[in-house]
Amino acid sequence: MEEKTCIIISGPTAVGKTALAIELAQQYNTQIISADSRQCYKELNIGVAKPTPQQLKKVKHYFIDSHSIHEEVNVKIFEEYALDAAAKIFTENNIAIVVGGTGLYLKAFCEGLDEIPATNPLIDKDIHETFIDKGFEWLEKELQIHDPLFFAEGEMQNSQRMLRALQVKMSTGKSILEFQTGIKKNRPFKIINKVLTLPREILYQQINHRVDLMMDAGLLQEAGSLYPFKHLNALQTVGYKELFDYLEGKISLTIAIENIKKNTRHFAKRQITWFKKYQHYNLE
RNA sequence: GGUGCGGUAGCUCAGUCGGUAGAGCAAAGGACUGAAAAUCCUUGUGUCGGCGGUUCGAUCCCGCCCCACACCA
Repeated sequence: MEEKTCIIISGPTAVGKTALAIELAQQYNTQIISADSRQCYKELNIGVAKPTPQQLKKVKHYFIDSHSIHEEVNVKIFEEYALDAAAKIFTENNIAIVVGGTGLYLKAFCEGLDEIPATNPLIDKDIHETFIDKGFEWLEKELQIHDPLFFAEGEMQNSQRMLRALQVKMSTGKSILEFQTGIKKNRPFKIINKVLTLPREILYQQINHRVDLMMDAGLLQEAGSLYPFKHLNALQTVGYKELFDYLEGKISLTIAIENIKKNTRHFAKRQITWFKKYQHYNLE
């Protein structure tokens, strides 16, 4: 029997991953697992550059429209979902295509995450609310008192990581750093990594153009209908949060569109940094 | 034409009681194990509009000129 292989296509947003993945999937007569933290939500369409219904018809996609913005989605959930999907694909194929721009999700899929016991949701909520109320200095002090290891070695300027650290400590009694071994898991399949790139200038042009197309396609209406859910994590998303600012009268529509372009460029840059350690394929 | 207020980093501006200047944004680089399209870190030399004058020394004071805006004619 031939070796099972995942072909992973990554790269910054708007580089052209979707089209290539579909082409490859058709060529190998197989299916696609999306590794995108936003395209999995069925309520989000235009702003997350989801494959079109026609594209989705051509090839079966996992982790597209698979969740609701009201559900919890995170790396762990993705890792389990994607491994399960890969196993399904491998019952009939030797090749599976994985495509996406969420670096952490791809890392979890390829190398796995350390086992960290689930935290108590009540404790999580309490910590989060106290942080909102009392602020950064409180969080710093809590970690100093309860998790001196993280206080000494963790990212003590990053409130998001600090919150997670405190939540783990208060739920499990151990520092999150004690769980993080960094040991890579072996997957029962081979991995081929393809990182797509374009010269910065061309990529930025494509981003700007795509935002204009999204607006033409009705992104403002989509954002408007999702406005009641703006507080959800799923809507902390470029393309929506800027339009929420417009809908609240904070900025003009012109500025909102400029901000979407700018924030998408920032996002792309972070992705480029993440994928720099992997091998690249220039699409030019 | 007159008066007023400006001309300082790609942009918006601060500042130097005279010793060649610094914030925010942009841009670039980076980190990143349950929020990751999130979150966080690092990076600031620019004829301080032009030409003269005063001064040991001018971006800062003085004069003239150019440009922008506002008001008056």
